[in-house]
This record gives sequence, structure tokens and C-alpha cells, in this order.
Amino acid sequence: MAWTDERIALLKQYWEEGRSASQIAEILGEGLSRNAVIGKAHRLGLASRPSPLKTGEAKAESKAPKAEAKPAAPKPAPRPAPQPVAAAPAPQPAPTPVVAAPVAPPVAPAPAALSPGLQPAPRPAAPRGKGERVTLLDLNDRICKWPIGHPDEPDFHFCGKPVNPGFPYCGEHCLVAYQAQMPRRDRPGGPPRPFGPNLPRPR
DNA sequence: CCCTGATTCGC
DNA sequence: GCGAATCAGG
Repeated sequence: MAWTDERIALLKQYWEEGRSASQIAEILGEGLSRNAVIGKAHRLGLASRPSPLKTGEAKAESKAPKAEAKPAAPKPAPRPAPQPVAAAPAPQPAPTPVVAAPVAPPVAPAPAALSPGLQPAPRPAAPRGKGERVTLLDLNDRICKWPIGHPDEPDFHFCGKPVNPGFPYCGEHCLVAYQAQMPRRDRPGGPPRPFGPNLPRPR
């Protein structure tokens, strides 16, 4: 994997936003480890920002007014307020108009290497859960990163169910993501096409 | 144990 | 330059 300008920009952005290295690693995908993120961040000159860690950098802040704790004391979370995912600027301008440049999308990176005969399904008609939203902040190693909705929509979120071990998705979405590609003539009606008008299928 | 970032060190 | 291994703290 290479640190493209897009990735570095994303790294900087997320890092400055206060995301943890592991979160950034998972957002950027491509098997990036949190160590890689930290290492790169270091090399970029970013380091030890408002993070609830105090290695080498303690908080010189002391709560002077400690007299009485107000019951309704609002606690400023160390993490920045969870901005809507859609608000995050998605740097898509490809400075290098390379043909077929494999630029990983900022969200929901498709599984990179698929076995021949396998191909990721375009976009599932994902059942939208009501109420709950799994945002970028909630992404872990072990929750399903299947995107629900469109990143531009305010309610864009992720599946969030426990993953199928070894996969970035839960079992259900692994079935969708790693569907075996059937021979065309065996496909009866044909699956919905992601883009473009429904052209008459070649026969 | 889980998590976090920092640093080292071989590639 | 990169990142896994390792370290150190919470």
C-alpha cells in the first residue's frame, strides 16, 4: 500500500480531529494497522495531540474549582463531538489523473483481493435499522463495517453487528459481499444494476 | 484484559 | 519511508 496524498490528508484530518490511531487505521482500510498510522503520523510531524493519554505530555490543567461537584456538571468529553459523517470532507479530487487509480474510498473500502470468480456485490438494499446508528466513531475490529445508506445522507451509518471472524463484515453481509458470481445465463431476472438505465440485457 | 500512543528497529 | 514488534501508561 502506498501513502497517497488522499490518504495522508485523511490521516492528518482524522488525527487532528482526535480520532484514535486504530479508528483511523480502520477507516483508511487496506489492512492498515494502527501502528502504521501512528508511525506515519509521527513521520508527518503530528504527535501527541489532545488525547486522553499522558505519555510524555501530561495535562497541565488542574481543576481549580473542586469545592463542590454540581450534579448537572457537564463533562467535556475528551473526544470531539461526533460530527456527522457526511460533514467530513471527502477529498476526492484526484491530483494525479492516473487511469484506473485504485483510490480507496474514505469509507467502506471494498475488499481488496477477491478470489477469481468472486466479486463484491454492488450495493445491497440494506435494511435500515431504526434508531441506532453506528458511525465512524464506533468502528472496531470486530464490528461489521458494512455501510448503510449513502455517506452524504445524514443518517449514514454502519451495520455494526459482530463480524465474521477474519472478515470486515458480519456473517450476513459477508454473504452479500463475497457472493460468487454466477454465470450470466444462469441469472434469471438479473440483479439490479448499480448505475445507469436498465439497458436491455445482451443475450 | 481491554485500550491508548511512543519508540525501536529491521526491512 | 514503512510498519511490526515492542514498550509504557491508563
